[in-house]
Amino acid sequence: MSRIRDQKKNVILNAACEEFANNGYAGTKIVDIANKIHLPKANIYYYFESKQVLYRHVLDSFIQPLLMATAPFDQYDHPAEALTDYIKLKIEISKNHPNASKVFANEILHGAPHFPADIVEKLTQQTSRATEKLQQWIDRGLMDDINPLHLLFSLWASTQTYADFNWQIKLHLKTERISDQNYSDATDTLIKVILKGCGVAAQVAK
Amino acid sequence: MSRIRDQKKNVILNAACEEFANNGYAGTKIVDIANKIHLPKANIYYYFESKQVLYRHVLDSFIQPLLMATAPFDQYDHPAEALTDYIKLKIEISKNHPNASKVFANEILHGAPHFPADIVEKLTQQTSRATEKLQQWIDRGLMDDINPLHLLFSLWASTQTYADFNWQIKLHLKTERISDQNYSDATDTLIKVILKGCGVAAQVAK
DNA sequence: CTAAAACCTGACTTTTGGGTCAAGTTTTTT
DNA sequence: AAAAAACTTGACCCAAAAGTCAGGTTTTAG
Repeated sequence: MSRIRDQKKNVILNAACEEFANNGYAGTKIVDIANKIHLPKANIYYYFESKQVLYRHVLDSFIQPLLMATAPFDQYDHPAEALTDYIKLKIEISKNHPNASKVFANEILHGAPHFPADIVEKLTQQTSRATEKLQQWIDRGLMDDINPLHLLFSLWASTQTYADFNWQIKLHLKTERISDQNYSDATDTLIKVILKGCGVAAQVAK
Repeated sequence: MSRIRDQKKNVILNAACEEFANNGYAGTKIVDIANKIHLPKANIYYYFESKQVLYRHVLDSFIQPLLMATAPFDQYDHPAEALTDYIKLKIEISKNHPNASKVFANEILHGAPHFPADIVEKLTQQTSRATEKLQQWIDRGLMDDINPLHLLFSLWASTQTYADFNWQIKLHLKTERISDQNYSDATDTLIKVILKGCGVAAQVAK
C-alpha cells in the first residue's frame, strides 16, 4: 500500500506545522512550506486539496497528545501525585511539540476560528472532569480551598508558555535553545510553588 | 490645532488594535479596519502611510502600560506586598488592554518579527531588575528559594492568559464575558497560591 | 512486459489585498 | 470672501499568493 503517500504526507505535515507555528495561518505561504522541503508547490496540492485542509490536518495531529495530558487526574487519587505528574506531562508536551502547541495557541488567541465543534466538546468535558476531581480533593481536605478552574488556567498558561512564548523565554534565559536543564528547572520550580501553594507539599515523596 | 486629526487617528488605532488582536498582522485587512469604523480604505492611508506603520503605532501604544507593570518590584521591599501588587496590576492590564495584550502575544508567539530593538532592551533590563530583587529577598530569607526567572515566567503566563486566551477562559467559565467577579477570583486565586507557594503567605495583611 | 495507477511539476489562471491618485469637499487662515 | 490647507474617497493599479492543469515520469499489479 501507499507507504510513500503516508510518508510524504507526514513530511509535508511537519513542515506545515513549523511554518504555521512561526507565521500563523494567514502569514504562511504554501510556497514556503514547499521550499522548506525542496518540493514544488504543486506537489503539496497533490497531497492536500487546499491550505485550509492542510491546516486542519496540522490541528488534528496535536489533539491526541493534548487529550492525553489530563490522564494524571484520572490515574491518581491524590493531589500531590496528580499535580506533579500533570505539570511534568504538560512541560514535556511543550518540549516535544512546541510547533503544534504554537498553532493551537494561535488558534485560541484568535477565537478558535478553525476549531471543530467536537474537539471543543472533548476539551470542555476533560476540564470538567479535572475540576471535579480537584474539588473532591478540596472537600476531602487533601488540599487547600483553591478555585479549581483558575488553578487549571494557571497551570496551562505556566506550562504552555515554554512552547508558545519560547522567544521570550530564550531572550530572558539568554540562550539560543531552551536546554533540558532549563525544562527541568521550569518543572521543578512549578511543582515546588504549586504544591506548596495548594497546601499539599509535605505529603508524598516520589 | 488638529484636534480632529488626533481624534480620528485614535479611532483608527483602536479599530486596528482590535483587528490585529483578533486576526494577527498578516490576517488583518486594512479594508476590515476601515469597514469597522465606516470609513473608506483610502482614508486610513491618509492618516497612516502603510499597514506596517499602523501596526507599529498599535504596538507602541501598549509599551507604556507594559513597562509600568514592574513598578511593585521597585516600590516595595518585601515579597508579599510586591508580589500581591504585581499580580493585581498584571491582571488589571489583562482586563483593561486585552487587545493590545493579544497583539503583543501574537508578536512574541511568532518570534517578535516587528519588535524594535530598544523595546527588547528595555524589557530585558526590567526583567533583570525584577529577578535581582527576588534573589535579594531569597538571600535575606524573606521567601523560599524559588528560581526567580521561572517564577516570573509563570506569573506572566498566568496573568496574561486572561487576555490572550480569553476565548478558552470564557469557554470553561461558561460565560460570554469575563466578569469583574471572574477577574477578582483569578487575582485572589493566584495571590493565594503564589504567596503560599513562595513561603511568604503568613506575613503582612493589607 | 505492459497497462493502469500513482505520482510529479512547470506554466498558467484567478483572487486577494496593499497601496495610489486625481478630483473632489470641507475647514482654516488671512 | 477668497485662497490655502486639510481632509475625503471612488476608481484604479499591481504584486503576491492561492489554486489548476496538461502532459510528463515512475511505480505497481497482473
